[in-house]
Amino acid sequence: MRRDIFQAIADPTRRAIIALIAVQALTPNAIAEHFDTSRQAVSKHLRILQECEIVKKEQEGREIYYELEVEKMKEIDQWLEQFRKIWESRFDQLDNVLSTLKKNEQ
Amino acid sequence: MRRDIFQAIADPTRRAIIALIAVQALTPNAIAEHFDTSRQAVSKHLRILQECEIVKKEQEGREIYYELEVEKMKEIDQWLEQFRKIWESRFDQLDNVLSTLKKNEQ
DNA sequence: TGTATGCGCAACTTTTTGGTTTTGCAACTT
DNA sequence: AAGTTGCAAAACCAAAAAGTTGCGCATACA
Repeated sequence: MRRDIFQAIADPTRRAIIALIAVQALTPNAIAEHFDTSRQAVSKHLRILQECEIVKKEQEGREIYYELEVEKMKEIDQWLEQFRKIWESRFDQLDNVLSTLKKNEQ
Repeated sequence: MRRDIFQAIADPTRRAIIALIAVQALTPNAIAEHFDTSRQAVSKHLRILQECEIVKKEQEGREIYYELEVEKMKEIDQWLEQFRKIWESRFDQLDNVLSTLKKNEQ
């Protein structure tokens, strides 16, 4: 049972849930209403999201609001960092090629 | 069979493969040597990565080099954009709180 | 206190994965 | 031409994921 953020965002329904509660905290029922799935299915996704610590619950009477831990999303950003360097350096290389071409024109 | 980039990066072995070939294109055998898996297993992952268009093959004699399509990684970056806005605005809000506190000190 | 609501949890089913083994083809090597 | 190497594809398997159904426990409300 691998439970990391990449596993969490692999499922399209989960990505939709994340995007939904990013705006405001919602209850499982409220979330389920936005999709074509049952409350239980949403609940299961929420449990996974909690295990990954992307989502946090907040009991309010008999209702439970689920809130996004936006900070956690930065982990994906950090992983992307290594590739960002590559695509920027490729851009630089292209830049170099262009300036070399320009130099030769002169 | 959902075959998108998020599905592609969900598996830790696939993430490792991506990071590996990001540096330089490699053959399935060369990739497999870096892990504790068989060439066939790597081949299967490569097929998935190809279907997601994160990876591109390049035949060279009887060897096939797999190369990363760095550009494709930007799709993740784009998806993150919506959350980046949120975490930046939260930071701004904190900033506002701080400056309000500062103002009251004066 | 009885009933409705909002949930989580556990059991079960179906589909999807990740992996292995086998087979076979193409391309180098001798 | 025969053997070796590099690979994909298919068949198969165990494990996990995604969803459903059913149940039980709080909280709210009449």
